[in-house]
Amino acid sequence: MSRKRKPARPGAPANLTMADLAKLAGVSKITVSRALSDSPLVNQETRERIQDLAREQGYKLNVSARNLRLRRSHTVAVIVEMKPSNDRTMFDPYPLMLLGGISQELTAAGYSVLLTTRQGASAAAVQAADGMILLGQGVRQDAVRRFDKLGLPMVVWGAQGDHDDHVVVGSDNRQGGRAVAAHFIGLGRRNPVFVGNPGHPEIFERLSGFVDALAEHGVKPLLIRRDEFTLASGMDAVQSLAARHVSFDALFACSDLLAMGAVRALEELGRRVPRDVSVVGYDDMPLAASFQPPLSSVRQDWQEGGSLLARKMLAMIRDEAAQSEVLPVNLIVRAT
Amino acid sequence: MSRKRKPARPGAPANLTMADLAKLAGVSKITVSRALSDSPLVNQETRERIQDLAREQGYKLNVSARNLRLRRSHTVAVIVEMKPSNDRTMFDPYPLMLLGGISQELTAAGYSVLLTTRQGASAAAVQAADGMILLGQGVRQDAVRRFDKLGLPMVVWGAQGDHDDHVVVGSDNRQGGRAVAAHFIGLGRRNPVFVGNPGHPEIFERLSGFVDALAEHGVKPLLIRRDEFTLASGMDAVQSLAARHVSFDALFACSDLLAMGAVRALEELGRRVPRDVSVVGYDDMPLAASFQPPLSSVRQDWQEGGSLLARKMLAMIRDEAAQSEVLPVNLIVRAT
DNA sequence: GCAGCAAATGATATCGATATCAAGATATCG
DNA sequence: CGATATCTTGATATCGATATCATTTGCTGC
Repeated sequence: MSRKRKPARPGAPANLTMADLAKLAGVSKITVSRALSDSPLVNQETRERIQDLAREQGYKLNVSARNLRLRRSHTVAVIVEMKPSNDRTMFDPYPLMLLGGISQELTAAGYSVLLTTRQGASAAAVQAADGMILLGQGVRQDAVRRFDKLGLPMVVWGAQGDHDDHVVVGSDNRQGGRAVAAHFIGLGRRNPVFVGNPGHPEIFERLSGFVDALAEHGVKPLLIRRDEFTLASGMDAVQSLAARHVSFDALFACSDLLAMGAVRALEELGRRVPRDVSVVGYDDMPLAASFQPPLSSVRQDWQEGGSLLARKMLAMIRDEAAQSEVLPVNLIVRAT
Repeated sequence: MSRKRKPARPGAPANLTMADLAKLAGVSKITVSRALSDSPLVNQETRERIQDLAREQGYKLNVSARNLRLRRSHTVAVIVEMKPSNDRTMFDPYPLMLLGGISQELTAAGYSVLLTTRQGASAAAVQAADGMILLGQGVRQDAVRRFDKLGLPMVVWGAQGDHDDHVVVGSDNRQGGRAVAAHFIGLGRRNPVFVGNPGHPEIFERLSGFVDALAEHGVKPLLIRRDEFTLASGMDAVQSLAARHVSFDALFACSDLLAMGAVRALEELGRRVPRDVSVVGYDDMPLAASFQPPLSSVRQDWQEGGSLLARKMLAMIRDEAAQSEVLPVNLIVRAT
């Protein structure tokens, strides 16, 4: 067949193949292949000559061909859970923060990040990935199992307990809860409240650490269940406490927005923060530091979390053993 | 060669190929290929038989092989700019909001999203993509040109002006500015201030629409340049205005955090919002609505923006003409 | 001078899918 | 009944890279 390779688009140059380079250089294509991958099997001089030629001809490797031959894709699928409530943005912001670390680490190792939602995860490209990283609060056992059937290396972000048979990376939510408890106890608080949704595994851990550490001092917190992570929901929580005439002197909210709402509502009720009530949030979002009053909060290291997820993934791909791991968190004490 | 195909991992099942299915079904592999792609060329009965067989055997298509044969990857690279300041999170939150729409739209069309940073964009996998979507505030002409050399279809998110020879999708920042101007004029404000960094193309557009619309009423705003998008920076802007004894009765900040900081600083200075000064922010972040007082803001539709980027991309991949397009924004008037 | 070895290169098969062209089977028509 | 059209299936080549095994050349040592 003598027909010219047709470019993908009219403007684009027809792609050179290794065979073309080989002809130009007067060698065989396998030599080109070796030269371009810096193999010591080819003479250094030849190697450089071919590399220069490739550069000046604008040669681009055909990744599909290489992947086919090598039976791997050098790609990791990152599967993000959609929030149940679809009306707002598709993504939760926090799982996405992990993407930074993931992307950096994988890119450095020569891997690419294929981003999908749970819905899209059945797509062919995901099955072609060398591994999967699952992100997002709602990662439940059943979903995980479904993905596990794909038979790919898999790492999950989240709370430990639920997924015993998988590699899980997550912040030490339990430690976060304990740290806040210690902080409250240190301040002499005896009637703390926890605001959040313990149905969520990670938040359950926070609560659980909080409760355990308090129990060591004979203190038992009150749980106010709130499912939303909004400022309004935080205000509402405090208002409902007030309406029930509950007395409390400390409040631990499982998100900064909840905490901020709580602070606002407390102010409206004429209660001073932190004089009357100590408040601690979670996540230490950028706004927390410049909130008035500056909000105390538990900080998770998303960047490091993402890196760690990626490193576990790479280890599994290389058939090395990988253990679940928990990342320390920091209680940042500010004005509240 | 009679050696068994070795599975990627010990636990994983060896992958079936079309040839294996063909043998099982007693047909040729091309028939399997046709059956699985619902080709009308094969007898309906045969087709269903093969599809059932594939399902029950857990057959998975080898995407690399298909991509190689078809000379396309069904993948779109999304290239996110890193913030110059690397110390915090890698990503700006806002470009990421576009990912929702992009991902939904592309997934629905059978494409995957390959996420990279500018640094990682030279990786082989990006070159294998069928197209590129560039996101991020700092998308400058030189960077764009560099990517353009890859010869792939490309769509850029951002301000129009700068990139005449590319398909650009973005919010109508100019309209946003005009809308705020009209709002201020309607309230009888005559001494407005703009806070932001007009060195950024999108913000320049906001300022420019703002200035133009005000000029029609003989009003000329004061520009306070602030590069950061933080609450502290917004407070600082107002404080510096106060220190210079500038009188103003309206403030348009190019981000919600700046606007919130401004409101706080105004309160501290004893000036009432909105009685003494009207304030409008930009982006309408979730917090804006529950801010005290609820913040007026200009809302961009990120979801739709992402969808549109993706649709343009798909059109270009199909060799259809694609035009730059500008999305309307909405001024949400609340208490400020 | 020749066995033996290392260095450099190449011929061929292969990864798993699909396009092309050919061909057998069946149906339709005059 | 033979010719033509239609339906269904298959043999083969191909996409572009790399692994394997073979081959050539030059060199060392005895």
